[in-house]
Amino acid sequence: MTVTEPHRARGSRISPARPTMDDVAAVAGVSRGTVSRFLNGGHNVSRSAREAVERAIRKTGYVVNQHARSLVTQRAGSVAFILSEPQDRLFEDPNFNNLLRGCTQVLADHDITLLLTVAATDADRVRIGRWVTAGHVDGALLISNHLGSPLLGDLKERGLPVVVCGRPLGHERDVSYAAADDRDGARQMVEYLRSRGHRRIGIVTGPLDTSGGVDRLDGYRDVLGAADPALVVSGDYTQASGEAATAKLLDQAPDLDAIFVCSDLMAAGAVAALHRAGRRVPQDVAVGGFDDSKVATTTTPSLTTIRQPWMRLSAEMVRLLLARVDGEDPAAVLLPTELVVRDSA
Amino acid sequence: MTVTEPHRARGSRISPARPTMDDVAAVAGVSRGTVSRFLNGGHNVSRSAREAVERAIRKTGYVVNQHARSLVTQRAGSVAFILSEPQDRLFEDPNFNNLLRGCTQVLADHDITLLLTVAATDADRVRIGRWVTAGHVDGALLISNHLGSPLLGDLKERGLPVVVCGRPLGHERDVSYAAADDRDGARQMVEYLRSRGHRRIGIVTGPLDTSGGVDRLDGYRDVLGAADPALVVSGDYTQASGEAATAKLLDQAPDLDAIFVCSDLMAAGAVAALHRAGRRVPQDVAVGGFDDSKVATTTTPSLTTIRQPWMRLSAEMVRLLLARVDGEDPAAVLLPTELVVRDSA
DNA sequence: CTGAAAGCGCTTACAG
DNA sequence: CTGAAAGCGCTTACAG
Repeated sequence: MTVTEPHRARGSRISPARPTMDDVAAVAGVSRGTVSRFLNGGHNVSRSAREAVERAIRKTGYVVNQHARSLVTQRAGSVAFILSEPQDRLFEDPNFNNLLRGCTQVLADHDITLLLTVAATDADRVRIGRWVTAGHVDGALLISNHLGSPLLGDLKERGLPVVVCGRPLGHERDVSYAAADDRDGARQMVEYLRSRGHRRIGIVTGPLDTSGGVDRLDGYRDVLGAADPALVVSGDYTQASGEAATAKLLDQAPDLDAIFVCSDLMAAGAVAALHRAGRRVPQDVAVGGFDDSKVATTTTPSLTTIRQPWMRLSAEMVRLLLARVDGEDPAAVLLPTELVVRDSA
Repeated sequence: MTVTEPHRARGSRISPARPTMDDVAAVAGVSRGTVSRFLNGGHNVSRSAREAVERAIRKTGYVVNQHARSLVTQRAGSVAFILSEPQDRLFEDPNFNNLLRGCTQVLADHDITLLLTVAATDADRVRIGRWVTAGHVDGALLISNHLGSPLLGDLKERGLPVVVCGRPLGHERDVSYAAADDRDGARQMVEYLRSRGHRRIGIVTGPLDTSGGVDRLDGYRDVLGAADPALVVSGDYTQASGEAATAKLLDQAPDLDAIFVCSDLMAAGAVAALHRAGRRVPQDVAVGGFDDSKVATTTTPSLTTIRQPWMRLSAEMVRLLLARVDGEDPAAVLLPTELVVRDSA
């Protein structure tokens, strides 16, 4: 039961030769196959062998070499969470936090690690595309896909399982996605605003190269028809853009009595702009948000908004991704949204 | 020049068999070794061979299998950025954003991918410890290390190159770290407050199980001696804690005329608490922050603070980590800080 | 400059 | 239940 320890120059002087499965097998007095079977579920391993292996692992401090394992299983055991946005957005927008938390949690249940990558620049996107397709991950969760961004096409072309958060404009048929029912959520909000007696209802949309942007605008139009163009302004989901868009709206349509702002963060900016213009919320102008994120409760007044089911969205995204990894065809999941009434409308 | 395409069940029906280096070699009419040499710098590859390989790679869509490569090179080509904090902190605290941006950028220059992992719970820490030591990464940047947290010890024990951001309490001799000179920064701020005529100077410290917590308090005491204990309160770097700590300070020492708040985010909370208590900043109570993060300029009044050299810190952390990966001994880098005067003091 | 060969550390039929 | 062996896709001396 001698453990041979040949001197292996490992490219690093600092760590002593890392124990391999052969070392464990030698210490345990069994074959490498038995150690491997123990590690992979313990089927077909006798009680005595199991105990010997357990002891040997403890003694040697063995940790599996994931590269060797992945080389044969063709599985990495991790997936990428790709945020294709300027890095600041990650930190400013609480929605990403919600999604990240949900996905991490659901993946952990499958013992899969989530790797967060921020693709802020085009150079990033290239490097990440290469990295992701080099086998490092089994698939990718693509957050915040913009029409015309080449990343999705790249990943798809290279055969990497992908699921997009939100409807992937132009790829609805061949890419899996999970989305909240943005259009219906928008309808609910606008109908609610009308039911409260508002008649001049403006909208601050999201970016119109994303499904959240176009679908919520469509929902608004479902209720109000092709409204006065002066009532429609676009933002980019940041608080600053909500503030600027609202100022513009007040300028174009000073008589408006309500605004549907397509994200809570932008709605916080809208409230600030209204205050600055001397309009009371909700007495002079009612404000409806979208997301039901943390900022909806910290804003004064608290925001009436549309709840997105973040946890379910996360769970569905993960489920769809793992299905793709297992070879299933793409699928889409649409989740209902819900009106949450607070103080702003 | 026939390329054999055996049916390989790859655990995934969706992607066609991924081309290997052998496929490229066959298409190019050279040996696998030549393809590999081309990929790794192109030394000892003739012009004609190089061109044939380039063509073959384009034709086959070849991408290196990182697991196979790492198995032989014993290098992963990526490092982990481990945030050992509740996930919300990542999103609330702009300092992490600064560090993340800096490290990503510097690593990209070395063609190394940064993998962000959030170790929010103990279960996370275990899973990440295992993942990180399974060879997925060449080393780890440990952000925000708390005294007594087992993660650092675990990683060190398993021989993973690590560099800590800030002084790793209890591990100063055997772990690399890069830190701003917290103690001197605190001294500069407190001396500045005194030079402005303030005499009852309170402090809201960071967590006292971190170097930023204890070192800044030490700097404060360097200038003021063992001040009135009623003037010393601790926070946890969140804005909410800064607000609460300040309220407590006002309660314990209503006559104070200045507060050194050990992070800008907490300082923003302090300003809010002072406003609520009817104290004007800086006329009634001057407020000094720490970090010079984004919030220092968005707070009203803007914050007089101590600038941390985030970009240099990031660069030094990466340099130290790569040195460790190359087998060098641990080293520490201390970077100077600088007073930035704005409106709050 | 080039190819043949050994080996990185695993998993998994296969035969017993 | 167990071991011997093949093979995953690369890199890198080595010999030419």
